[in-house]
Amino acid sequence: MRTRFAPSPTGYLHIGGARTALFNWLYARHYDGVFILRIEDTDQLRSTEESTRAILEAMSWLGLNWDEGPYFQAERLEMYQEMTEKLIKEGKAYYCTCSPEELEQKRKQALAEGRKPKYDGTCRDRHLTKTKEAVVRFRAPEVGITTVHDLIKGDIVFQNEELDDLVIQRSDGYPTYNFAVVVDDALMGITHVIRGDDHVNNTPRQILLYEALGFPIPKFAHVPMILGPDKTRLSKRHGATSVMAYKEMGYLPEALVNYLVRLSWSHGDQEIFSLEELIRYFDIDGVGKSPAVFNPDKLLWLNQYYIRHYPLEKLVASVKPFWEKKGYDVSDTDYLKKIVQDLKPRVKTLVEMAEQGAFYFEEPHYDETASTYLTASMKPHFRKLITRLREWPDYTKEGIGNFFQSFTEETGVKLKVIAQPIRVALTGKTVSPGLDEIMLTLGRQQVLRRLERAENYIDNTG
RNA sequence: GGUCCCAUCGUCUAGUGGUUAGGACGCUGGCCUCUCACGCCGGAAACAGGGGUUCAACUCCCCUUGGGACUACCA
Repeated sequence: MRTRFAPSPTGYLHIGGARTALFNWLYARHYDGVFILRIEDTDQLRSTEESTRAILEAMSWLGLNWDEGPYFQAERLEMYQEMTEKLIKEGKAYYCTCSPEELEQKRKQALAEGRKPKYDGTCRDRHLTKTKEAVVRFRAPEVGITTVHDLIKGDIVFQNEELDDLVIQRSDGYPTYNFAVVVDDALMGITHVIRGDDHVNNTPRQILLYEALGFPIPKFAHVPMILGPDKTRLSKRHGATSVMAYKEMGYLPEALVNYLVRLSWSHGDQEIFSLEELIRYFDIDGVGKSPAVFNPDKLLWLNQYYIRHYPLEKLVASVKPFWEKKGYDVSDTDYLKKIVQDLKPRVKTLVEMAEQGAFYFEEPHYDETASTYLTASMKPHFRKLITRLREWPDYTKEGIGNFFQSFTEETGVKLKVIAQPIRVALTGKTVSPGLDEIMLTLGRQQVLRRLERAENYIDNTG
């Protein structure tokens, strides 16, 4: 069992491609097969090395490791040419010298007259020989039917007369997509072609090519598209579609994988899947036929879930770069761990974590909202708090709990009254992790220092 | 225009002839509570329409409607 993911390096790995890759990867892992990565760079104009790098990076980030490749089609030109010549020799392909302009003209005219715009066969029987401008066309059958046995959609029947003589080799000597895929998939022994269903209409042509070349036909599985909220194919105008953009926005790869796998695939009512479970459960029969709308909210929910359940060390390593970027000192890993521990149940992304954790790294700035909590009436409470806290013997989570209990009992001040002002004094914000958590993480010295700062602030503004 | 695909809550989906049509996100009421989250309990929310087939259709067939993809010397 061999599957492949074959992106063209004309941009970043996008959400749709990632899911296709994921399905291929999971299928191969499930059946203990081989997953191959092939870069389809036959379009010299649009392909870039930069894109190839970006795609490989995104694959790695998602954890989709490949067993073979990456193969590059641009390095396999002789193979395609060899196959092309074989077809010509056998009369199954021919040279065509129709110019792109002519063809475009005919296409427009056909469309205007309400006819189907297909190649009219001008060069089909001219027995031309190779010239500089010539392309090679496949001599497609004009009658009969071609059936695609799709693992997801069932049998799809095409009338061969609908298909025309497609170009298999361009004038620059490069193969076209439909030809290169067939040659590669056949030569690489791909047994299952799992791809987006935007390829269904290409499939009969490819099957014809397999037959002409004498290759066995693989199994096809056409996965429904991922759509934007407006139900059109997901694209940049719907927001972030690049996999790496999600990394930058603070998403965990496991969350994205879990989200993507559930688009058009399901396993009963289960929503959360570990990688092991995915490999165990994934199969084509769980894949649905209808397209799926990309829902950022659900991805966010999953991300939050994964943040909450991530191993602490891994989570620290994941947020660290975000704090580093903000210029904070991230050298104390133990401190980082404590911060992450405080923050992890209350954020949806790593970016949020980085932002909400800012006060752990720099002393708070008291803004206008803060000032409504740091009022003169709080001053005596702060004073007592500072004095008592300085001498409180047990500075642990439990000890801090006891501290507040005894403090409120002895002073008669309700915790509810002083909690927010303390929070604001320590963090500059009205929203933060629990008081005991931040106090413990910040440490007694820092807490006392910030309480004093708040006191001064009250003095200076009151 | 032609070819092909698709159709259960707003969204992701379960369902495979007989169910009070289930779960999840989001929304929402409540509980918990030092804020925010988390967690827990509850709620609103769907079988596109019309014909068949059948004792019985969300489930099978056909049509309509709606949506999508493809229609290149792009992939």
